[in-house]
Amino acid sequence: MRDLIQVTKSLSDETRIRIINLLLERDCCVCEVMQALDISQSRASRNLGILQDAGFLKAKRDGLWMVYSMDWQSANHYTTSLAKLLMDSPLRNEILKKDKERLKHTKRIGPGCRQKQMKKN
Amino acid sequence: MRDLIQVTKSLSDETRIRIINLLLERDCCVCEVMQALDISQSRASRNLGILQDAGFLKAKRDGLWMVYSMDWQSANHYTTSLAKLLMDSPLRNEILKKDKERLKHTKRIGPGCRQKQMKKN
DNA sequence: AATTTATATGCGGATATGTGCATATAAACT
DNA sequence: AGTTTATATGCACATATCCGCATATAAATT
Repeated sequence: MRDLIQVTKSLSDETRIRIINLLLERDCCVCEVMQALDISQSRASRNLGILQDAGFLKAKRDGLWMVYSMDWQSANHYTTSLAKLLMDSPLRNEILKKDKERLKHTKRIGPGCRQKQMKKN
Repeated sequence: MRDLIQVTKSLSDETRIRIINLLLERDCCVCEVMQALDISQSRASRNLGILQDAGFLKAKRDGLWMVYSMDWQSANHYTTSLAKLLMDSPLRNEILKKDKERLKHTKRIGPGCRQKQMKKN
């Protein structure tokens, strides 16, 4: 039951739903998530960590970058069921669509690019 | 997305998982939930309400009692998918098993019976 | 080894959540 | 109409969650 609650808790946050939405599209490093969702570095990193702990994501280092991807072999079997459910659902949400659009134009250039234009998030 | 988050939030609490577990077995009034889970009246009522708002449950008055049951025709299509997922999952949890066991011996006798033996919950 | 770059994390503060207690509401019964 | 019974809800409080800021860590580069 602990596992199940961790999974549902991890999905009960808009930022994390948006992150899953991205990673269902393709693997991302932290700075790409920052750019696509237009959020701070710590916010991206923390929420990626929460999704990883719950079993949704796995991380792999690639030089300076940490690349996160869906973990379809997760030890937690709830995550795969739920991820498939999300994947099949027609999540026709404006925010999610825009996130995916911005994802197309992100580059692995680190968090620096956004620091300057940061105001309030 | 709002709907989805409301659904996952409503499932991210142990008491509410336990309530769904009961109602997958059979319909219950508030006092039966109190007895089966050994929780206070306000706690039972409030969490039933949260699950109803999310679309998992429907309520029907029967005299003095409010009878809650799974809502398989919910407007929120996430709830039915998730409820089925929970139903199929082998939730071999001790707490959930004991809850179902106690459910067999509950009666619609109102919350009064428990008030006396209440200590800390 | 010092610097740069990308990511992780401790901390504090604002907001959200879960609960018990007391009370309100609503239906049934006298 | 008043009483009893089952459930809903306002309030206060404790705890949890989320975030930004600053800083720590770790790999690459000079």
